[in-house]
Amino acid sequence: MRKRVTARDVAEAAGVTATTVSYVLNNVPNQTISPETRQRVLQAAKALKYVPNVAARSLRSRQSLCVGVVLKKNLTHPRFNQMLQGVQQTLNANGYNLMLCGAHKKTESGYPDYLHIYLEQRIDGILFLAEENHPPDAAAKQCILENHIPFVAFDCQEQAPGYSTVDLDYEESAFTVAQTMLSRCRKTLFYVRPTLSNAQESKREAGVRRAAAQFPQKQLIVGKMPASYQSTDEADQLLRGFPNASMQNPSLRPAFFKEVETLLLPMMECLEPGDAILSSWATWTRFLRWLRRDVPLITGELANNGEDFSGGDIYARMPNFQAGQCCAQLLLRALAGNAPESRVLSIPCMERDRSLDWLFIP
Amino acid sequence: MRKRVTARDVAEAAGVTATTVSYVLNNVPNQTISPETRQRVLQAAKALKYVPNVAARSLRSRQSLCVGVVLKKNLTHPRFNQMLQGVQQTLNANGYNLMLCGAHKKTESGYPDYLHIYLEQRIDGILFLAEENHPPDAAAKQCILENHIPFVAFDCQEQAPGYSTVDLDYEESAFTVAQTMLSRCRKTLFYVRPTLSNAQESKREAGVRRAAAQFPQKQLIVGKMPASYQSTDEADQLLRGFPNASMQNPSLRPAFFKEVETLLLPMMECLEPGDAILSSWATWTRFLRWLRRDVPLITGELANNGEDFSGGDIYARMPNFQAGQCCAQLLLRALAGNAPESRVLSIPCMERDRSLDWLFIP
DNA sequence: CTGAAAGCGCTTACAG
DNA sequence: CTGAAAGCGCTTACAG
Repeated sequence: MRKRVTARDVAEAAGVTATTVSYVLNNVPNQTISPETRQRVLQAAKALKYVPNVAARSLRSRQSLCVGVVLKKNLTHPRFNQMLQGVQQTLNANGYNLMLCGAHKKTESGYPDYLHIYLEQRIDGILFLAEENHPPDAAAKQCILENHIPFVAFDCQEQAPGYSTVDLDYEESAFTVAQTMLSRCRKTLFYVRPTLSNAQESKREAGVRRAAAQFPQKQLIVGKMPASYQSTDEADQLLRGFPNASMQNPSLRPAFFKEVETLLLPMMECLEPGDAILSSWATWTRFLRWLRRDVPLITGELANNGEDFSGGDIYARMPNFQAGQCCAQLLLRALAGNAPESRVLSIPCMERDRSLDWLFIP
Repeated sequence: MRKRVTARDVAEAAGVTATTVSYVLNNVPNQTISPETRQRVLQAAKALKYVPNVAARSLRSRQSLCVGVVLKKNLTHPRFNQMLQGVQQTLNANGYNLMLCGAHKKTESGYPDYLHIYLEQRIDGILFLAEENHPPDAAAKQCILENHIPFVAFDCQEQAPGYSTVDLDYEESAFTVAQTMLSRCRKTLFYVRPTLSNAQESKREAGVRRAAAQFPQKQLIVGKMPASYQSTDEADQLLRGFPNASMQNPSLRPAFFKEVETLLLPMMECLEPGDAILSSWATWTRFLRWLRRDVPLITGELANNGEDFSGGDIYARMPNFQAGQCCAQLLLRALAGNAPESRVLSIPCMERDRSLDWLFIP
């Protein structure tokens, strides 16, 4: 193994001291270095293939040029890997590295591991992309504020939490999608939401109802997916088809679908050709459409992650990639010492690309 | 901002010295600490919420407890996010953190950034999950060997590269899938591979041909996808439906599909009911089946990532998650000082789960 | 314009 | 059983 090259070695080779090497390589402002010295240092560094030791640098400078990303959910979920892609791109372009963190409790320090890693001084800031509106808990929040940790919380729907936030405009996008569907459907819009009650689902329902209020001559029916169907990775992956081998559980399926059918089919009996089905989650579309395969219906989705082409006729496309970029930008601003900011991103309403419908063979 | 708690503070609180704190907290072997002292230190550390500074620790101990994962391709590709999931799980379970690296050239040191990050001492080892059989280049390889970098290369199909490797058994799985299809089909198996010529595609074709040799009474036809269709994220995502907003390019499609049709349809004219189509990539199945939608055909795929339920009748399921785990394990072994190892993973042959076929509405 | 010195917060022989 | 001391490789006031 080659001996590590240090700033000292570069200094010797250039006939200067380590101080000067540091000044040159870091372009320290307000330091006047003669052009010749600068050249000698740069050449020596190149010749020796000098790479500064980041541990020493962090120790002294108190920054690691690395940020942590907290993901509770599985990376195989398109929502998260699309976001991560946007985050990664933005951070790298700004000289930051990216570390993956879980959100598990650490026993040692009592803090969740993303805070532990921060307190260790391994990362300079935190991007919190958790799941379904769960902000950091009270203890974690206190730690963030006390230590002025650069922190961005995504999709947590909080008021003035003391750190930056990025949220999505669920109400408005639900309104737009529902409005479009109502304007096109015969008479009835059947909306299916999870029983699960959180801020985002409440806002969606509010948006749908606001749209329905504009069409007094039409009818809105709201159904709920049974609880066993929601919010678990397992269930989600069942329809999504993204199972790791270990997650496949075919034996669950029949009971599962039967339950949904028993619950929802009776509510769908009134649907006639030209009516519409709108579901909170894109993964439900196929199943719902299948339940009333006897009539042609318009379909819509409030949360489409671009999984495939067979989606609803109208859908709100989650701006995952852009949300990742936005989160990263706010974190960069926080790292630069700016005050917390909040952003709300809109979720664009799209129409299915019918030019590819032929791919779904009869 | 709270003042940072150091080992010194803990030492004072416990009435010992920082040395002892280090011994206790790290459970240093061959150090005899009296139980009472140990207790006092642990209590003080807990009371003060002491978290050791990882920069100082790395600087001294020369390890960061962090490894880098190199991904060239997009994280939104199921193959990579499934692998990453397996990697992450295994590494975290063993106390390592995970850093995402690109494979870009750095100008400063001249090394690709994953090596730069290693040389900075930011990571202790590297997991190289690149794309399509591209091993690290000669300069990088030399750097890896010279510095004895713990390194695992995935899917690079190299002989004795001097670091650990994990590869997939493309030949065998292609053989198995083709064999199954040949035994079931009427007379002709139409196999479509990329024109792209690399080790993995050669092995696949070899496997298919080996199977065909076992069925002298049947016929194998080999077609090639036009080059514009292959190996680019863009093209792949076109059919996959995983576009970032910026990647959608509907205007490309018509020309694209037309080209494929012109090239392949003539070769498929001989197919009759009961014959079979086998494609190297799962994303092609729909399109190929559509080209001969007039006859019922058996379909098969040599690389299915579990994208959806509408896949081929028979397919080789890429063991991405397990491959990620395997890579992580080999890296852990290398980090522990073991000699490089090589593994070849098999790609299991599966049948489509027909119990979900009803989801694809006529 | 450049260098000597201190120090970031740990760990690790070594001494007793 | 525990501590004094050195040192990992940088950066940063400060001095000249």
